[in-house]
Amino acid sequence: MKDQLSGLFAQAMNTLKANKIIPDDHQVNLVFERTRQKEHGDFACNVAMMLAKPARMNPRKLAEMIVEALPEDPLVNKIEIAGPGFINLFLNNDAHLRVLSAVLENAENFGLAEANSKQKILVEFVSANPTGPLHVGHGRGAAYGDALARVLAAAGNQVEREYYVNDAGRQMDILAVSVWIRYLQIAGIGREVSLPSNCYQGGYVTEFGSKIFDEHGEAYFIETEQFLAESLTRSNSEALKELESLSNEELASLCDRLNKSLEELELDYEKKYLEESLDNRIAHAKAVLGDDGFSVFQNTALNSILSDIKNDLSEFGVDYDTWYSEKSLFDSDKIDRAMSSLKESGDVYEKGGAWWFRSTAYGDEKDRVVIRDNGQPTYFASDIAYHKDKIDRGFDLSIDVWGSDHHGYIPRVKASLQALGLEPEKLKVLLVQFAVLYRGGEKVGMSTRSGEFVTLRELREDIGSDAARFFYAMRKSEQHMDFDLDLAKAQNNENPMYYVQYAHARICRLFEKAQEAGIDTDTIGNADFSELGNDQEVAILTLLQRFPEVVEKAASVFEPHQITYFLKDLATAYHSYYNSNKVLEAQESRRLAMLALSEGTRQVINNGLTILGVGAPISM
RNA sequence: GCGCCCGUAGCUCAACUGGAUAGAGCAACGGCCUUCUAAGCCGUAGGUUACAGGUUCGAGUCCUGUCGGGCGCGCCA
Repeated sequence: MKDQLSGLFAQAMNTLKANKIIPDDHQVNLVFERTRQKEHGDFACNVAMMLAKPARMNPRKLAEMIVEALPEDPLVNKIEIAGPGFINLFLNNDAHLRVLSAVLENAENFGLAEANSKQKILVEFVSANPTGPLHVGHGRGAAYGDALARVLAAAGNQVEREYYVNDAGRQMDILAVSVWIRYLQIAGIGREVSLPSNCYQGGYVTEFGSKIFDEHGEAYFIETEQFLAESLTRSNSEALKELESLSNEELASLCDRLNKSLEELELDYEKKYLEESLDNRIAHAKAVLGDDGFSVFQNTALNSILSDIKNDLSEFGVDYDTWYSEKSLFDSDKIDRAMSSLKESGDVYEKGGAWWFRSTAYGDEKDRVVIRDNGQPTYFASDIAYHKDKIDRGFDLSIDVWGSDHHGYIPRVKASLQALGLEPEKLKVLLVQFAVLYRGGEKVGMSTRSGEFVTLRELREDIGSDAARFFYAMRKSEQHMDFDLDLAKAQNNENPMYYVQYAHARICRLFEKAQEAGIDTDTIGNADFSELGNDQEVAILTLLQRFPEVVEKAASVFEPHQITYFLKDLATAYHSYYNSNKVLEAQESRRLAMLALSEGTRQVINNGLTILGVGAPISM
């Protein structure tokens, strides 16, 4: 519809250009807006106001000339100039009606652009470390990422979903050590050895330890004394000693330079000490267990957690095309190659025993370490290789969905693409705020390490996948969000998903009733749509017509929540219609048309819910 | 301290990326079921869009500053 109007206005523009009313070379951006109020017609165009300046003319006067130059069109009933210079277009009833046959003909494809007609897009989302079960924060990323992928596909893009598995690096080592310590506790050292606070605390870690003990017995057991002696050789941290050796003046200047208070500084060093002793434990565990033994602990945990995550997401309706292993980046030398290439170009240099990426050359705040002085590549090094690989795989656009706490990471990743001669615009990072959970009116804490968190699985079991997905998809991703678990759990009308689903179920039931009454509902496609025309019917028809526009818009700005708001509007319009129009009591010809309108509504609700990954029940 | 995000009705959130009189839901109040599902509908009330400037025909939206909240600023991921 907008295209058609656009065509009319384009002709008018040409006429005005020919008459030298507006400059020949002036780019005209035609925008048609759905009006908010009926008095303003169906569409409004602001082109007269946009062109007032270049044409050096009063916008209302210019609007008159544009209207004058518009060719006739049978679908346009009336044109008015209003306000500061809006051109308001009133469509005739036929223009409203024709959408209905389009919905009925295209059915589940209505609103969807031609498949794979646009860009090839990779959407990477969730990508949580496989060090524990997914929690509700990941749930929002999952619901958003998948709805985004679906809406992008609906808008005609070829979309692939990917999960980046961080199966390499220090976090995996910490996981293995955590399991080993639990195993030692089970095997007999007992309470004498405690799990350090920076290890993984969740109950699942104990289960893995117990599982390994069941399968391997005491094969990986060592005595308490040996464990304590060897893993805590550095009882006093070098870092703390270093701090203590400084004079007061030096301390003060250090605080000043780092912009931190003395207390913060001490906290930093204490943390550093904890991390150092954890590194010692990792090294110790590897030495005691050997590579094979260590990997028993690591792989037992990794495989189990990963399959749990896959299963969890699948039950949530999220299925990936690719599970991309970070480890594979090492095995295929992609990291080495990316690093050498950056070394050659001078974007990676050595300083203080470590290798640094010169991200400041591309607008980042500071240079970043890619290879630590102990020879270990950082997570960032993998990420450089990973993002390069994504673009190398031929995607026009690569979307990363990240928790917003990682936003500071964006400049360096973009910088790395630039340094590698790739277009940084091909990477789009979308941020998702963590939802703040409330239960019983109180915030629910969330920390993976401490083990106090609500898992995605618990959430799904509480409120169901549909409600969780709809609820998450209802918020703009970057918006802070309060997730009231009690409210979401309560299956009442406060949950907008029920409202939308109910409209769908209502229509299904209406058709059942119609069939029970002997009405031939298969012929609705042949109904005389001109029977429709009251305000509520026009309102619904207008919404149906808007659906493809909403899909396109939502996809272009990466905002699937627009679909949820559209569905609420459509459900409202239908519920209202349903309450004041008795479909089955209408006379035959009108009844058939009303059924056609109802089916059109049902179809669009179904299509919209499908984009959100939410079911459309036929009864409730 | 610096950087990014955010601030809209009592609460939770929209507002077609600069359009006309800022909209929904909940909560409050008043109506509607012998009639296709009341998980619904209709009505009332609720606002200086945090604040102050600026840009222009026009600002919740853009620019500057202030205040308030979140996050980030590691040879962590």
